[in-house]
Formats: sequence, C-alpha cells, structure tokens
Amino acid sequence: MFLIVKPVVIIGGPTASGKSALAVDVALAFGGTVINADSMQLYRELDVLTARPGADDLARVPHRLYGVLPGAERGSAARWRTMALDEIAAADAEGRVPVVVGGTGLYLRALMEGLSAVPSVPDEVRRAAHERLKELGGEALRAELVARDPAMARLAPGDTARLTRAWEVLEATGRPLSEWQAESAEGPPPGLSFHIVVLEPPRADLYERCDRRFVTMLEQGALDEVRRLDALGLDPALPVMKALGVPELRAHLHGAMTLDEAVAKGQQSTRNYAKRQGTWFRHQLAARPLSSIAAGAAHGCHAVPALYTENVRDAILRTLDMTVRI
RNA sequence: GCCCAGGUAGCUCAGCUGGUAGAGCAGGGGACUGAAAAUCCCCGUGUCGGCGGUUCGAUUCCGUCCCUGGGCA
Repeated sequence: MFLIVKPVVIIGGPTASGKSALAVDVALAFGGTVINADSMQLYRELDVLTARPGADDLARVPHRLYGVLPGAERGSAARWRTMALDEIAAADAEGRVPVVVGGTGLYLRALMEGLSAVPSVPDEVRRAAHERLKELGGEALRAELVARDPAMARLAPGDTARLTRAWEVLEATGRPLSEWQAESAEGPPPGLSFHIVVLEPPRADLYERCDRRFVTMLEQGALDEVRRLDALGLDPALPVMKALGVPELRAHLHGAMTLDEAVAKGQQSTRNYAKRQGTWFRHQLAARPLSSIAAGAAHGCHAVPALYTENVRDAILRTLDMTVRI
C-alpha cells in the first residue's frame, strides 16, 4: 500500500502584501482551490474591512473558509485547523491543489505542525479564569499559576491572554499547560507536503499600501459594515470586535472621534499589525529549520522580498512548479 | 508697533526654589501552541531656538535677537 503525498501550497505574509492575489494566480496556474488562513476573514460580518476576495476572484477560482463563522462565535487555531484539513481533503478529492493563504501565522503553523492535544476547556472555566484575573491582577495570577506550573514563569505579568489560558487549562484538566505542550503534539497531517511562499516586502512599501487600502475600504463601505456589526450588539471582547478598524470606526460611530481620527488610527493599527506579522514570519516560519516544520513534509520556504506584483509572479510560479506537480 | 503665551527626541508635551533631561505616541528589535487583526517584552544624546551675561556650574536666572500662536492697536 502506498501513501501518495499530496502537495499543499502555503502562502503567508503581512497584511496588504498581496497574498490573496498571489493565491489566485497560483490557483489558476496549478488548478487549485484557495483556502483562507486568516482569523478575521473567517467571520461573516467582516468583508470589506478584512479585504476578502472580491466577486471577480471568487468567480475565477474556488475560495473556501471565507465568511463562514458568525461573529457571535469565537474562532480558534484548533477549530480552523480542523476546517482547513477538511477543505484540503475536499480539494484533493476534486483533484485540485489546496492553496492555503493567510496572515495568521499561528494558523499556518498549527496546520503544518499540529497543536498540543489539550482537551477543550469548558466555557465556565474560561469565564472563571477571566474573573480570577480581574480580582487578582496579572502579577498575582501569574504567581498563583507559577506555583503549580513553574514553566509559566516565562510569561510576563502583563501577558494576560497567555496567563488566563495557562490558568484555565490547569484548572480544567488538572495538568499544567506546559506539560501538555511538552508531551503531546498532533504533528503534521499525514500524506501532505507543504510548499511555502512568504512575502516579505520592504517596510516602507508595505506601510504605504496599508494606508491606501484603509481609505479604499472606507470607499467600499467599511463604515456601513461596522454599523451593521455594531447593531448586533455583540460582546466587545469577541474576536470580530477586535478586527483592525472595527474599534476605531465604532468609536467614530459613537461620536468618540472624528472620521479622520478614526481613519488615522485604523491605518496606524494596520501598520503596527503588519510589523508584528513580519516578525512572526521571519522567525517562526521562514527562519525555522525546515526539518522542524512538519518533519520532512515541507519543501522549502520561498521568501519573496517584495510586495506581490506581476513582476514577481513568474518567478514564484516557476519555483513552485519545480515541486508542485499534478 | 505694543502686550501676553510659547519655542525641549520624528510628533504631543513633563521638567519644584540653577547641578548637562524624561514620558506617551511614532519608529526599531523581539516573544508567540485552542482569543493570534489577539496578548506581551526590550530600545530614548536631543546644538533643551540663536548669541551674550550672572554663576564653580544654566534647559532652568538676566539681557538681546529670531520664530510660532493669541490679544491690543
């Protein structure tokens, strides 16, 4: 019995770098299906503000996992991984090459390396973790945590997201999160080989594009989109409510700032985010020894030091062509 | 022209009564295992507008000039 290894193209890079356009071109060239790996493009209510692919692209190439979750729900890396693996299998069944594209580095890595098999934590425990944080504060919560899970001393008192996560896992499973993380990992999904392309454009070009794009989004109705989202009255702590531009435009709708201020702030947070993504890809993916990515399942990481344009398209397609064969 | 208020890091500003300066933001670097467009950590020498003066010593006091706001003419 053989194991036929199927190619999967992975496209990463910071926001506004041109990933989506590249994905379409790759899908066109290899007969592929584009699969979203962006935590925010997952949500139904966010379309223009997350720069989801437009009707023309959707008509040219099949796209999956865009706008599939209601904003009232909470996505997660694990949840996405399950959906992505299903879509990869589905594309495969149709003889199409999965082209996974997105700026959420954690999701891409979760797909390629798997996550630790931590049981899911009940909602009440998660709420309890937040309340514990509220009553104790980061410093004390950390101390309480470290007493039972010394490895978590690496977390900063201000890193509330990881602190509460570690706390809730310990509470729910009775085992330190560090043990779960050290002892078990799902590992790479069998039968797949990953062909990675990461866009790493010059900072100045990228920032300029972030700024211009935010203005374009507004012209395309971003404000109405946020107005509709706002009307849903969702918990501001939900991920959708934290998408770039949402807090800023909501603040404007509620009269807390002028539109110009909201735009400036929205652009600013986009730039800050793009920078963080650059760091992530540079260190967590691109520079990572490939042997550690999916242990033999990765076929090199092709870093492109530019925004995606027609100028670099052929070079990228040629590189992929050497390994991605149908 | 006169009177006020200012001219301090790329920006907005702090800097009791003189001992060569510090925050926020921006910017840069980094972390990153189920909220990741999240959550964090680290990095601040700049002619303290110019020139004189007082002083052991001036961003801080005095004089003068320049510039920017506002007011009066």
